[in-house]
Amino acid sequence: MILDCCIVHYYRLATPEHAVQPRIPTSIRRHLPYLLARAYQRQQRLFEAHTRDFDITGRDYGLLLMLESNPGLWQSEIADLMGLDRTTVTYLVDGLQKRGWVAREPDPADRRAHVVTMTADGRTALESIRPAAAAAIDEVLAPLDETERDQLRALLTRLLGH
Amino acid sequence: MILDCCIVHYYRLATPEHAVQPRIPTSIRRHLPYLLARAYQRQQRLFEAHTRDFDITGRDYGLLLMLESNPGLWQSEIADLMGLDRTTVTYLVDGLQKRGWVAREPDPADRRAHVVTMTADGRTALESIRPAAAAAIDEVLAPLDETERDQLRALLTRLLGH
DNA sequence: TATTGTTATACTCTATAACTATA
DNA sequence: TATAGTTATAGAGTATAACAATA
Repeated sequence: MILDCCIVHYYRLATPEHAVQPRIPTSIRRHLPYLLARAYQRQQRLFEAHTRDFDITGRDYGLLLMLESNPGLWQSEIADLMGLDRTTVTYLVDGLQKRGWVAREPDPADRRAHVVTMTADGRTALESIRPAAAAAIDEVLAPLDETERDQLRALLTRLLGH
Repeated sequence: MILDCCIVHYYRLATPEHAVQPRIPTSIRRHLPYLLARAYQRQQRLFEAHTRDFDITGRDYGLLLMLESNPGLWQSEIADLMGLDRTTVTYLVDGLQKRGWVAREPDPADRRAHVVTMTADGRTALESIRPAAAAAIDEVLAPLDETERDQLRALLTRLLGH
């Protein structure tokens, strides 16, 4: 968990004491992998900053959104949809279940599998967190107008082949 | 370290046994935070896949690039430039030093600080890794033509306020 | 007093391997 | 045999706190 001081650290306008301010050279500053990593880092940190009062991570939130529109997913399906290992999904679902936000039930159609659904408490939690998550996203995307957001969406969608 | 099986897992066209194929709903598939996270995830995994023969992570590689064009950075400057905690930079530089790729020397102008520079071995390693890293980036960006890459660069730069 | 860096430590995330149970 | 999920375990990464050296 990244605490306040780090957010401050990250967002302060750094001005080291000594004269020569180090700069990220253009070759790196215009490097797409660098830009992508930094954008993701910023998104993660702003999400954490805005949701500090709720016991949730960005990925937990994403999983709840998946379950909201797709109730009764198998854990193996969650793994596919999120690009994660089965054991990582077990870990993730364990955490949400401990908070009482999701439930596991054996799938009657295939008793090897467990279907995961949100509980009433989970839905309540999701609703209470949604505004903070939206505020985080607003802050991340603030520099872009609607047209630019659409362009970014289109480019990333193409990049992912989705 | 993500091993081959996971790359395969991630990139195989998943077709679960049971009839109803779960889908990421449009509301999430078009969600910019989701797209950004997935693009970053893809970038990370392709970098790992292409550089498996070299003992290096994407962040190590980024730091070597920083040092290449900006030799003699302080660790605190590295922390600022990469958005990391000081202790994390100590950990990172420790790793590169153990591999003999960077050296720390006290800064004569401010003996509190250590300047970090690449060694000859570090430069050799960087050159041997560069083609694999370039191949990874090529694969990540393959779906985009030059114009689209420029657009993505411009949008992410704006997003970051750089 | 403030800053640079280190160490000790702990927690989160992620994966491997071995297992159980189902199909 | 193959798949779904769990458990035990280990490693990487990241942070906090306390500290030493220097400014």
